[in-house]
Amino acid sequence: MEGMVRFDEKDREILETLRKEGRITLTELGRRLGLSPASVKNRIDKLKELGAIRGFSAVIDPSFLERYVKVFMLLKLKAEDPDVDRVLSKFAALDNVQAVYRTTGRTQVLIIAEFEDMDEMKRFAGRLKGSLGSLLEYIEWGTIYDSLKECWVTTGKRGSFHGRKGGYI
Amino acid sequence: MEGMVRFDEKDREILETLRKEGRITLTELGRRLGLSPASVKNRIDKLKELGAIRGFSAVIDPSFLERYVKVFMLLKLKAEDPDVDRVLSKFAALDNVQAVYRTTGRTQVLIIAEFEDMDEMKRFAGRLKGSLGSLLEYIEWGTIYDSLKECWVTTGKRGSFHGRKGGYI
DNA sequence: GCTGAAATTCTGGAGTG
DNA sequence: CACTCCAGAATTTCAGC
Repeated sequence: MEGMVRFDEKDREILETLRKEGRITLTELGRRLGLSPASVKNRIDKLKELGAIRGFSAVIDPSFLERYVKVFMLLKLKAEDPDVDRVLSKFAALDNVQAVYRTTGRTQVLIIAEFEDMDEMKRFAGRLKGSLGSLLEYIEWGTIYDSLKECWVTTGKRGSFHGRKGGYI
Repeated sequence: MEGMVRFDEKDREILETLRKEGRITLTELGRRLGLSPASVKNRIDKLKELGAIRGFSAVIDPSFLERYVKVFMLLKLKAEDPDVDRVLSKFAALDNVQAVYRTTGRTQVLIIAEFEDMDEMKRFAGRLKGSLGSLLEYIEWGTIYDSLKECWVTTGKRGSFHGRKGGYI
């Protein structure tokens, strides 16, 4: 064998597998790849160092955390500014925020977050507006009432969320 | 003790922790909760049965899988129909699809997916249009060029994606 | 939910190609 | 440099309470 000079098919398989089975054992992963558990561990450590693996997560039904409102928000900015990412990082750190993406297109930010109720969502949106100030033009949003797939995990129908319509804030 | 008849604060902490540290050991989790590893395991098994835990996933930088284009798509439907979920389930099963959400608001579907290049994205969108036929009005989309947080994992800046603007298809 | 013991997995170092 | 082997450590699992 020539070793893992760069990045080979086995590394790719490790990444693909860990996405779908985040808690698979090194032994089982090694069995599938034809590698020893120690080699798999070496590769995973390397993949973390390289930044290929950012972390591990469980896919949780939010209603068990008493968060009955899941929403996506699209932020339309008036202007780009270094402050935007600074503000977004602050909100990204919140426990009820699942994802914060910077995007191209009509809007510039996509946020996915969960809330106990509509009031909490409104307060969140209010703080977002307050923090971004004149940089924000509007927030388009909608509730997420079903997840066919989430974080690479195919999820059967889950308990439905409140069926309130989205709109503009 | 009466056991885990329903769902208590420790279960909630397990779910919250597993979201952020999907590969934490039962021992460490038990240490934080003041429970034995065996108890933690029992609870996690129960939480899986209940559907609170849907699965586990690693957060991967897609560029290591040679997917250099990450996008979100918002599908505006002309009408609701049982076929919609059937078609969406088919696309949700694809390896390059991260999430498929059913939503309220101006659009009815939110998809997040990764592609090797723009051509592959276009083909995907084309198949989506073909499969949904007259049920689909339009797809609004944009590229995701930075993830401040994803699947509950705060991710530093990653390699930037192609900076092509989004639009309507 | 706990305990204790057995089975499995993980980890780090030495040796090999 | 990556791999395997191997032994010790840690974790997981399963029984009984």
